[in-house]
Amino acid sequence: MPELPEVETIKTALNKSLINKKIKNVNVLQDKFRIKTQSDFAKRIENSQITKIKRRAKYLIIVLDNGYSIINHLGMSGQIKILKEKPSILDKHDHIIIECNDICIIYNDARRFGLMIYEKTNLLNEHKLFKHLGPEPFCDEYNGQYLFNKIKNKKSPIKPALLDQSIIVGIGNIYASELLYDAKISPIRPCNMITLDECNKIVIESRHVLERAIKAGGSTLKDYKKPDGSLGYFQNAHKVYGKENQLCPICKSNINQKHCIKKIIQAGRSSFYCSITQK
DNA sequence: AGTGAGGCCTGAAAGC
DNA sequence: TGCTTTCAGGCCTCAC
Repeated sequence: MPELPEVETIKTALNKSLINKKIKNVNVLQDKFRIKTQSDFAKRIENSQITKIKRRAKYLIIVLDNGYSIINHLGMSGQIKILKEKPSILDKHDHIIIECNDICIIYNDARRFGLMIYEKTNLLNEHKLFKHLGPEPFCDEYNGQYLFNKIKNKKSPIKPALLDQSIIVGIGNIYASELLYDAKISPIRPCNMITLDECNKIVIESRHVLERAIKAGGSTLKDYKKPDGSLGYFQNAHKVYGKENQLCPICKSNINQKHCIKKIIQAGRSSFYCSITQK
């Protein structure tokens, strides 16, 4: 599930409930993730106080007052649950439990493609997970000229390039399809055939699609503590993603239009697009 | 150097 | 119904 908007939503939720909380007890029931959780993870963070929660790309960073930070990534199937207290019966795949005085955070991840580790806060920027990352989609550095320079010599199609976190972070497989639809650019267009003008469009639409999702995710925050403790994820109203063989919203209004949204595989990932609307 | 395939895992859905 | 196969929204490593 998690792309940037989901992580941003969780960050907001955690910022409302975790600031200044003292970590009393930590249970690591599973340490085998994309990166192994350090064996002294619990010892390192217990008895520290949470200073702030940040996000970088799709990573959640919990900054502690003892010079360390917790780095968390949700992979494909990860969840952060916010509960009042540690439940007497844990769910399947509840892997790491972090208990504070009146709040309990649980990292649940069925496929274990995510991770939860600690790192010294002053070394975060040099961490191998962060070093290669490109700019955030909402920062000034990410603009049409930047994107144009980054991709002008690439011959790969544009869609896989948008998933490359060293070019731009936070865009996942769903939003890559959606933003290219909004920009009316075909996912199969080679990068070196994309004009500066089109790069501007891609930048604008990538921000739009993420903004909409964050806003909608934020609006579900009021009930982020559902009975089962799981966070309510934003169910995006996708225009092309998962809409194979349906008409796109623009073609729908054209009575003579018979072509449908196609599903193709690019670099091993599915892409959805309308060959009429997107050039 | 840049690119695509394979692999990490489990579970839901589709296929038989 | 029940077993098997396929597929999944991320990302890293490894060949070419």
